[in-house]
Amino acid sequence: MTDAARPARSENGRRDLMDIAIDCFARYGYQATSIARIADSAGLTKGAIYYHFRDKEELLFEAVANRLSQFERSVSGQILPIGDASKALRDTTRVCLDHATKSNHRRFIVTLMVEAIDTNAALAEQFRAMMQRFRGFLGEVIKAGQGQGIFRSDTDPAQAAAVYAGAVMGAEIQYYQDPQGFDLEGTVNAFLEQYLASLEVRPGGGLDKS
Amino acid sequence: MTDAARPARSENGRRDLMDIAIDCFARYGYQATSIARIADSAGLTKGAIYYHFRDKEELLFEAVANRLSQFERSVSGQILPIGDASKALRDTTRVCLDHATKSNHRRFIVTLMVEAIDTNAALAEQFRAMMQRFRGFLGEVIKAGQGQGIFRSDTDPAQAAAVYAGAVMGAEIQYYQDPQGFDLEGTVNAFLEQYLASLEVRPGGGLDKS
Amino acid sequence: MTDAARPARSENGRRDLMDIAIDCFARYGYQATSIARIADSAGLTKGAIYYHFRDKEELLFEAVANRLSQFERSVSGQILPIGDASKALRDTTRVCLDHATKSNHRRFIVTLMVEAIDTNAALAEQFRAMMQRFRGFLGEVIKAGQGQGIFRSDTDPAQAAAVYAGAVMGAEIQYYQDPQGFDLEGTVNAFLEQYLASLEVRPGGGLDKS
Amino acid sequence: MTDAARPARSENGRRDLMDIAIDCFARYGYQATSIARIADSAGLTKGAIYYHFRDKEELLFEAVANRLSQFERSVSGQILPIGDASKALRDTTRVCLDHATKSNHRRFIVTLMVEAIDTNAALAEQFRAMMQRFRGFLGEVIKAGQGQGIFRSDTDPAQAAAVYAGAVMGAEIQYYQDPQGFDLEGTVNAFLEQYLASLEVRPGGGLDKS
DNA sequence: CATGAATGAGACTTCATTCAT
DNA sequence: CATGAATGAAGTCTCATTCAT
Repeated sequence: MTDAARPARSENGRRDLMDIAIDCFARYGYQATSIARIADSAGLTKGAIYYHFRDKEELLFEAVANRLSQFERSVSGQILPIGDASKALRDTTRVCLDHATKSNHRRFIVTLMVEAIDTNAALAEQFRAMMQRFRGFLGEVIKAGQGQGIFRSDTDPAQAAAVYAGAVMGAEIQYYQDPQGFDLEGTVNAFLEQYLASLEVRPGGGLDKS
Repeated sequence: MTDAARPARSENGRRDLMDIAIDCFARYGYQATSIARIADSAGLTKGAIYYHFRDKEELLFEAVANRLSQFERSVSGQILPIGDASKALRDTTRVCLDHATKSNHRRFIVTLMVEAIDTNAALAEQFRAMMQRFRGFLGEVIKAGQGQGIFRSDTDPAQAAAVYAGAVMGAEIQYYQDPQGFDLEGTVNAFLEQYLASLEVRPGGGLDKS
Repeated sequence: MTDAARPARSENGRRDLMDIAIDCFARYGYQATSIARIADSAGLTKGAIYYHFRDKEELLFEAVANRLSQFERSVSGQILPIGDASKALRDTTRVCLDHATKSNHRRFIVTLMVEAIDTNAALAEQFRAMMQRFRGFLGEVIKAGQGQGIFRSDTDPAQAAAVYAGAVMGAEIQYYQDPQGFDLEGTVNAFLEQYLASLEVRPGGGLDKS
Repeated sequence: MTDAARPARSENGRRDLMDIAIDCFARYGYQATSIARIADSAGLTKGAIYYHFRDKEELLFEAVANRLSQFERSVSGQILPIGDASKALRDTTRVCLDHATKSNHRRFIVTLMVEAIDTNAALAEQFRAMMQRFRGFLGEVIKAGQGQGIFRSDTDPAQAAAVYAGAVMGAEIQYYQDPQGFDLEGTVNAFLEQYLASLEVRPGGGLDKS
């Protein structure tokens, strides 16, 4: 116990700093967040930050990695035991909506992800991998639904995953662009219903493909 | 003659500058594009830019406005006469795919749009308006389809427009992020079929609502 | 005249800055001279320096190049029309001694030259070329003396040039290291007499080699 | 036993640190050698260095003192018993050439010595003393030669020592600056012959003075 | 003895912007 | 119209040094 706590304690400074940094980045944007600002928020001096991170870019990278793994833990923690595939997709959607509306971290991550495409190769790679994991997770859910017989088997799970990921992210961006005027929840839910309807075995006419 | 040519030249200088500026902004992002870089690219000095534009923000704003109106003209020119609503959506999709894959313009616009969210209010407003116009156009198409009796009338056109815009943009972003690994065309087409199926009056059972 | 003056005028800021910078470097050393100090000495702001020079290293490099060419002009200007080769060597020695004792620029240059060997490749190359030119010049003087029949012809001019250059520089360094305790003039003159004696056709015993 | 071993270990730590430090100083120069770099090279942390040395300057000073005394022991061990003064000078020259070409130690010492002139008074003093000892040694050799009647007695031994020390060091520096292009051995030997000729009682005509 | 964490001062550099010519 | 020169504020980063544990 004491033994196990030591290494955790030693990494705490770094952890805390990453959390504080992500907060600042999310509030003011990456460029507009100076090291001095982060240091102030942490109650430290600039030098302390450079003790823990090589430069501002490493701080960003690590902070994003940290936040991303929190996201993913939070998603998979709430959903993983897939009972009903439809429900899993609904739950996933709910979690995404929560994240998108209840803190600005997700907004920062999503906008940063787009900016990074042309701007920061290492970060872009990190986001690419994250999106692949997310689509992979969705694909598994859909495959599970097909196994359970509740989703049509003539759907390509990978493609369906890409459609879902894109629709949710695209809705989010419209929302971040116009939080007042854009109805995120309505849009995402409308998509979800249409999406599930297209996945599910048709109730009326009978059998899918075969 | 000489006198009449002057203002034209002047306007040309301004216009050239905007074109060059937008290229730089698109290539390097807004923050990473310094006035010096634009001046270099234009073969002028920084002072010359300040003759044409009050400050960097005005240059960016005007340059984006200029490029956006070019872009929208080019898009609407290819789609406008709506005969069949379904076909109009298919055409729109095709144009979006073309722009996304065959040149960098659209990618630049999307990237800049997202970056602007956090860094430049006036610019963000401009992009917000553009997205509204796009959704407005889609809404009109859907309404037309409802008027033609080929789309279900219990669909909210505005919400459906938002779903479509988001799904296409979200797919694009996944593609920009991973041009090699992501199947943009397959994803967008899969979405489109599912989307049209959910919009169209059901072929089998008959009436809308059920 | 007016025409010729223009480009000179435009380069004046740069020239002045280089002169001021060399002064500062010579007084405080390169590392201990901050850009702020140079800017202050010049009555400008730091930014102005970065308008003229990419970075501190370029400023050093250019300033050294500038100072070096002044040195060389001053040496060759005072000596070039080689009448008597012995006198040319005596004059060269006098000029070196003057430079070494009457300003700290030469001291800075010589010490910097040694430091640069392990530290700054571009600068080292510049110094290498300068020393080659200096030895080349000495070699020419010696050849001239051989042509005039006053120097023995069995001496390798290049090697003799290297001996001279080293002896003078080595004496200088001992002087810079201990300006109070080291008799630069006596040492260099003692060397010079012995050096000339070894170069000159022996007065007594008669013929050199042949 | 355990008690007695402690201080030894402590002294070893100090000594190891000095060796490592001198290597770093030699390789990168004084200014470019940070405490962090030394600590890394030693596999310790910065704090450990401050346990052994009050500050960076003390570390440098002690390290140089340590290395210098090693070096001087090694040199004087190879030369000391002066039989023939001429031979002693030839031996000294050979040892200098060996050290200059077969290891980096001497080069490092010369480089550091010059850097210290402008950057570190205490260190400069130490090097000043070393050069004085070296000239003192040479002076003794020359005086011995005068006593033996093989060197002219109208030569000032101190001045002759300064000439020798300078010529050898100056040749070395030209060699360090251009190891490929500069013929160190030829230059030093050419100097040595001319130097001995000027010191030795003239073989032909007989008496010193003339 | 040694470490890990932190400080604080100061360095270099960038950049939007201004203005006389 | 355009340039060259300059400003000034702000930002990133380095490094010798300290200290509790």
